[in-house]
Parts: sequence; structure tokens; C-alpha cells
Amino acid sequence: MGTADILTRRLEQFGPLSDEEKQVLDRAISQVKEFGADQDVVREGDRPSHSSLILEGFACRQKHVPDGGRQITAFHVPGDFCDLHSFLLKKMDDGVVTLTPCKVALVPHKTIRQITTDYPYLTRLLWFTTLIDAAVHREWMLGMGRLSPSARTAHLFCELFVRLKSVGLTEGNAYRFPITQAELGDAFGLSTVHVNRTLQELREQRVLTLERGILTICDWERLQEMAAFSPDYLHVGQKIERN
Amino acid sequence: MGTADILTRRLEQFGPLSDEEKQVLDRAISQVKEFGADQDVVREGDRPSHSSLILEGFACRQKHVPDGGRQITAFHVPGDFCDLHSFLLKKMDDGVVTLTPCKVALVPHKTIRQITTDYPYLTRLLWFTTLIDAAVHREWMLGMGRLSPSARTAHLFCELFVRLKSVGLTEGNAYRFPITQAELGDAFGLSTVHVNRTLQELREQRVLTLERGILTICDWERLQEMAAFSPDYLHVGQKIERN
DNA sequence: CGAGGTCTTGAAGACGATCAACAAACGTGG
DNA sequence: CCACGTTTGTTGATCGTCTTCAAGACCTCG
Repeated sequence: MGTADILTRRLEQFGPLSDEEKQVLDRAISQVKEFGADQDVVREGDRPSHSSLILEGFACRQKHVPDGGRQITAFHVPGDFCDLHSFLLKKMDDGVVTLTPCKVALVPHKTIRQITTDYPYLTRLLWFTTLIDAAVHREWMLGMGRLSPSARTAHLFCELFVRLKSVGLTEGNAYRFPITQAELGDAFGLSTVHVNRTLQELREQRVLTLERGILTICDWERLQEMAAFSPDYLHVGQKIERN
Repeated sequence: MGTADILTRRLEQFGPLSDEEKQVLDRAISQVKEFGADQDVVREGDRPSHSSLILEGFACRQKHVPDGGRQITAFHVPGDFCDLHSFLLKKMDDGVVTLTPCKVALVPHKTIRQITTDYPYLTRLLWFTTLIDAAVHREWMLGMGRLSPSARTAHLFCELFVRLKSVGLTEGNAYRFPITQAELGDAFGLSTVHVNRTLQELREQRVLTLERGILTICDWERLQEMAAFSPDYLHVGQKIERN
């Protein structure tokens, strides 16, 4: 097993893989690329010839708005195939940007195409991961449209806890959270100032602490409750049948 | 050709279909169901055994919020496979509700599974449509997070014009728009009152009229400009290669 | 013609944005 | 290891936007 280790582990969450399938995934990676923080992995409007799998670090997807601002549409953590959609969509409607230094594996679209022809089960697994992305989008829409800023913030912390735990990147009830308040604002549709005040509110309620890039959940039950969070939409541990 | 006509026409937009593939799609429909307005097609939390294709009428997808409200996450028009994602996601994270009386075709998940095994090209086309759904979600997030209410509203009118045109449901620069202001509010994350005032603003600017459920675009250029609309994300007319 | 839903209007108040200034943390090089 | 500069986080005050509540007008369909 090479660098595809994290990809096989991620997909195995959703169903067992044969040795052959694991090899196919391992060989699918053509290259591993390193990025610094705040660098473009793929730009909005690009037509990439490969998709990117995050091996290490945090990244996000974003769309620009005419006046110079941006909307962050997703956060990505190791194991995420952050632009798998470009395999079929061709032209990127959003861009991928690193939030921290990242190690990224590249998988040529040609290889993915071959997988869709020869490995229907792997295809369903890959399709499945893009459907989860869409489910996360919907949950974010709910947050932006109908939840209070504090609920929205609490919700993100819940979501990331579940997602990071599923790839082994939590320590107890804490995890690394290297996202700045300005970036949170761009994700929530709030000003940086308001994000700051919202975080203070969560701290005052003693449901979490956030110091030096480490987020610690003090009261998981109450955090979920404040966020109206249910992990169902993340589909962790759901199995796709092989046949 | 039977009721799958609209499905083949929709998918043919994205690449040619062989006679065999058309037949497969035609036979995939197990049943056609009629719904009145404001009826559940699939409920949030359901585990349906089939997916629904809208043949006639308008529908939406929605998520409930604890306090009794809802967030509409998508509008659906004829030709849309509104819950294709339930094929792999199993448990619905959102619900499908009709906005007007609808005719809906049901396609068993078992049949879709078979297609993913035997027809890789059809599979890619179907996957593609779910990726467009996700791209629309992202565009809505941009609207909710970063666009003014009037831009958001203008954007929806642009989007629906392009989508309805692609299935032949526009007449000149007008189309049927049976969505109430309360429903728009649930989609935009705005109060009904504010939606009303926003529509007045658009009318005063003479870019559109909306009377008796007919939306007429008076100034397409300016409407797009106000909305920062570019149809790219809808990928109409993009072709998927067969091999 | 009447009833229910939808649209419209006004006024009050809550909420979040913006601006500006300062504090704290971080990292980089001396 | 400390000094310094830059980025990130924090605070207060003001202003505009959107919500809420409540009432009335307008459709539309039986």
C-alpha cells in the first residue's frame, strides 16, 4: 500500500474492497503534490485533467463574488476527494484552496474513466462520496438560511468532529482547527466581527474552547443540541452493497 | 417511446444515446404517480426503494428545522431526477414536496443498480446529473451567503429560465412561475414580507413582471447583471464522452 | 358570492455589518 | 533567544437591513 492508503481506508468505510480494487486505487495516483497555505489547488473556471485527493492538511472550496469577496462552500480534510466532480463536470464552478500546508494526491481523469468502465462497485463508492458532498451542501444551506449564527457555528464544529473522527484525526474530544475567523465568516456568510462574537458566546456557554488552533468540545450533548445536529447526513459507516 | 421520453431527452442533452440505452431507460420506469399540490413525494428520513423523476409540475426539496420552519434546498422541474441520490444515500436527508400538481415517474433502485453494472456510459450520465444538483447547491450557497436579496431573487429567475428553456418550457422570455412568496422566502432564507419588497424592487427596475403565475423577463441582460449570473454551473449542453 | 390563501403595506425593533482602533499571537531573521 | 512585523483576534459605537407583528386588499375557486 502506497499513498492511496487513506483513500482505500476512506472508501472501505462504505463497503469492503477486494485486493484487486485496492491495487486499482493505489495505482490510480499519478503524483503527489505539496502545497503551502493559501495556495490554489484548482482555480474556479479551470478544466483540470485530474482530480485531487487530500492526504494531509485542510483545504476549502470557494466561489468568487464580483465585488471581490468569496463564499466558502466546503471544508476538506484528509481523505476527501475534493474535486472529484471535475471528472464529469469538466469546468470547475468552484475553486479549491489550501487553508494550511497540504499534501495532495492527483488522480488522472483518464484513470477514473477507466474505473467507471471496469469497476462498477468502485464507481458506486466514488459516486457515493460526491453525493455526501451534496448532502453537506444542503445541510449548510439549512444553516445559512434558517439557523442562528451560533447554531451554524456549533453545527460546523459537530460536523468536523464526526468527519475527522472517521479518519482518525481527533484526540479525545479535541481536534486541530486551523481555520481563521475570517475564513469562518466567508463560509457562514457573516462578518469576521460577528464570527468573533459568536465564538465568544459559545465559549461563555462552556460548550467548547478554541485555543492555539485546537478545538476542544466540553459538552458534546449540548453542542449537538444547540446546532440541531444529527450526523445522519454524513452517512459515516453506511454500507454500499457490492451486488 | 413511453413516459421516459422526457428522461431520454434530458440525458441526450449531455451525450447521444443508443437505441438500446433508450430502451433501458424507457423500461426503467415502473410506475407513474400523480400528486396534488403540496403533497410529499418522499419524506425526510424515508428510505425509498425507488427514485422519482418529475414528468409534469413543479416540486422542491426541503429540510425541516426544529422550530417548525423549513429550508428549501432546490426547485425541481420536469425532467429532473429529484431524488436520484437516494439510490446510494438510502436514507433521505431531505424531503421532496410538490409545489403544484405533479406527474412523477418511479424508477426502482434495483433497476438503477443494474444500469450501473451494465451501462457505464448511462451511469456517468446519471452521476453527472447529481453533480449538477450539487453545483446548483453551491450557487445557492453563494447567493445566501454573499448576494443581496434582490440579486438572489434575480439569480433564481435566471436559473429557472435557463433550466426551463432546456426542456422547452419557456415561451419567448416568459415562463410559468407557480411559486409563492412564502416558498421563495423558505428558499432564500428571507421573510415573506422581505421577499415581497424585493420583488417590488425588481419590478420597479423594470427587469421583469410577475403576474398570475407568469414570469416575464423584460431585460435579460440587466437581470443577469444584477444577479451576477453565468449559466456555466448548469452545464446545459455539455457533452460527456462515451468512451 | 363567500372563504381561504396570497399579496401588500406600515411601524417597531432586533440583528448583523461596518469602521476604526487596539491587543495578542505567530513566525522570521538577526 | 529576543526583536520586530504581520497576521489574527478583540472591542465599542453607529448605521442599515431584515424580521416581526398586525391589518387590510386582492385573487381565485368552489
